[in-house]
Amino acid sequence: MTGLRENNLGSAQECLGQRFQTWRGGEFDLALCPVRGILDRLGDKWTTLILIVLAQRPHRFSEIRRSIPDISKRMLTQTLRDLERDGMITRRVFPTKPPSVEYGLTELGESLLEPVAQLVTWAETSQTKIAMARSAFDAAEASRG
Amino acid sequence: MTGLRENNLGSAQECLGQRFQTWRGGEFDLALCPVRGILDRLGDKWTTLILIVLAQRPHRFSEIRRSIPDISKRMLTQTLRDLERDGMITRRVFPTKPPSVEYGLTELGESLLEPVAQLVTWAETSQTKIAMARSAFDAAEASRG
DNA sequence: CCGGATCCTAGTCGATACTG
DNA sequence: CAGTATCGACTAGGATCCGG
Repeated sequence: MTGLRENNLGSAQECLGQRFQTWRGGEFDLALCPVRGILDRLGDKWTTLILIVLAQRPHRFSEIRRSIPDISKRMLTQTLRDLERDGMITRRVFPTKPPSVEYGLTELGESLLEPVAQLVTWAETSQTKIAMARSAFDAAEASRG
Repeated sequence: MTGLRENNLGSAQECLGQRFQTWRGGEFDLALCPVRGILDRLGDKWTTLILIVLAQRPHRFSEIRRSIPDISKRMLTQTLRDLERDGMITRRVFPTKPPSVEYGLTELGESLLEPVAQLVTWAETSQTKIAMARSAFDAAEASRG
C-alpha cells in the first residue's frame, strides 16, 4: 500500500516525496487521514503536555491537573478520554472511598514519545532561528506600512 | 537554560522527563511555548500538507492549490504567510505580466521535514493499532450503554 | 475525588466577491 | 495569477453546576 522501499530513510524529502506521490495516486484523503488525525491530536492544546507528564510515571487525575496548572477539568477529562480511546493511555479505577483513577502510558503511547521527542528537540534547537525570522518578517512588514 | 546533558538521547521518556522537570522548575509556560507553537502549527489542517508538497520542489501558488484540492485560497494564503513568517519557506515574486509567485522550503523548513517524516512513519505503522483500540473502546462503551 | 452536562464566548475556516 | 475583505457557520475550550 505504501510502496516505500526502505525503512531506513536517507533523505527526509525523498521519503515524504514518495509517500506523497503514493497518496496522490489513488486515495488521497483516505490514506492521509491517519497521519492528519495524529497531527491534529498532537496539535491540540493539551495532548502533548499530558503525554509528557505521563511519560515520567503514571499519574492520578488530580496529579495531572496540578502538573498542568492551566488546564480545565473539562479539557483534561476530554483529552484523557480521547487518548484512552486511541489506545495511548490506560485508565485504572481504584474503588477506594474517595474513588481514585490512575492514568498511564500504553506501549503505543510510549512509542509515540520518540517522534515527539524528535520534534521537541527540533523545536528547541530551532526556536532561535524561528524567532529571528519572525521579527525580521514583522519588521519588513511594518516598514512597508 | 535547558540543562540537557546529552544531545544523544538514550530513552525518549528520560529525555522528555528531563525536559519536563526543567520546564516545571521556573518558567513553565515560557519555555514550552516554542514547542507548543510548533505543534500547533503542524497540527493545523494544512501546514504539513504544504510542507510535503514543497518538499518535492518549489511550487507556484496555483500549483499548490492543485496539489491540495480541498484547500481554499484563503487558507493557503494564510498558511503560506505564517510559514514564511517563521522562516520555513521563501517567497519569490516574479513581476511577469500575470504575476507569478514561487514558494520553496528554506533550510529551516527542510530541517523540519525530518522529525515530520518520523511522525508520519510512526502514524503509518501505528494506524492499525489505533484503529483497533478505537473500535474496542467504542464497542465497550456501547455495551455499557 | 473524578468527571458528566450545560451554557457561552472567542477564535477558526469556508464561500463569495472584489483588487492589482 | 495572486491575493484581500467581509460574512457566516462551526467548534474548541473555559466556567459553572451537578452526580457518583
